[in-house]
Amino acid sequence: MKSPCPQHPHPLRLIQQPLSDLTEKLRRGELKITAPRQAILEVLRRHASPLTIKEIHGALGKSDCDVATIYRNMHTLEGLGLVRRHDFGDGAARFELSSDGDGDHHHHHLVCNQCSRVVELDDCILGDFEQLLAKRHGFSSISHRMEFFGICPGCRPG
Amino acid sequence: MKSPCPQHPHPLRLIQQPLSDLTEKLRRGELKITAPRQAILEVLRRHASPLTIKEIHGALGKSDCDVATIYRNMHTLEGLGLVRRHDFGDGAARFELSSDGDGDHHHHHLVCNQCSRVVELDDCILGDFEQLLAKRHGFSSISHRMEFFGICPGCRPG
DNA sequence: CTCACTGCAAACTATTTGCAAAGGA
DNA sequence: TCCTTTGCAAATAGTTTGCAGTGAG
Repeated sequence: MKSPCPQHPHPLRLIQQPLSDLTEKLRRGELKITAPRQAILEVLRRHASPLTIKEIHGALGKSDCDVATIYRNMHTLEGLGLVRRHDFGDGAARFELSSDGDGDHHHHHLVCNQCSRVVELDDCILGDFEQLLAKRHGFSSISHRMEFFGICPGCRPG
Repeated sequence: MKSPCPQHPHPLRLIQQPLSDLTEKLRRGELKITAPRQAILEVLRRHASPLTIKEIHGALGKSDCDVATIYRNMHTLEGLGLVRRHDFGDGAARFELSSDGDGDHHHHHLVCNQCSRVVELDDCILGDFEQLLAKRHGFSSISHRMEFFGICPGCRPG
């Protein structure tokens, strides 16, 4: 329903692709180090939890860069594996720097429904379960999307 | 970021509430059985996997009911626990009839990235993990959102 | 000098909402 | 009759895109 753009396919699809296009471009030096790009990465580097486009834009000098540029760069950076996209279900995508160039060391979050505080959860326990699903249903290249929600200690009534 | 409407709060919040308002209204007979409402439920009853608003609207007589009405009813029905909302990450919410009035017997999906075929997964294995999170991070009322993606046997190359 | 990148504005999509009319109970 | 619900149209919000100008390599 989103992203009919051939250069920026649906996020779910992106994960599947071997990133061939973009990493190759990066290698060939066809990707440029621009001011907005550096600024965006700097903002992400300064924050522990995922940020929305709006938050990133706010954290920049407001004049430093247009939102459209941020959107385009998030697609690019996500494709390069430098950034991960998360969905907290409130309609705004959130982005976070990948810990490393580590290909598969993703993690999930525990979000407070009241104050939106975010706890970064270390590792993911779903690897084995994905294997099981693959075997049981004949699917390959299985990935998942998962986040947790609740009321944090600070917001708990009583 | 969404739903500032007091009567139709953010989906994530809805899950938390004891549904007090709506179930009470239902009990008091303050909710009415209307044609659009019945038609929508009938459509959902006929389908095994979650449908988008657009799909529901298409499955109706197109003239049977306005999209706005479907949106409003999905909020209401979700609040009543008759319908569950799912998010496949493509920007369109999907809705499915709850198996029963069973309060907590939710389930997840395995979606083909190619053909969008959906496999309904039986049960959820995250109960214990939520307990662990609650204990470890002091959160209460923990819930989660989770879906799986991959390439189904029919779409696998080779 | 070239081609990737950006800003700006317009377009799109999903979703929400105000209001007056319609219809269950 | 009364109050919920609906249709319609307009408003939001997040995101995408076309195009002409800018800038990195």
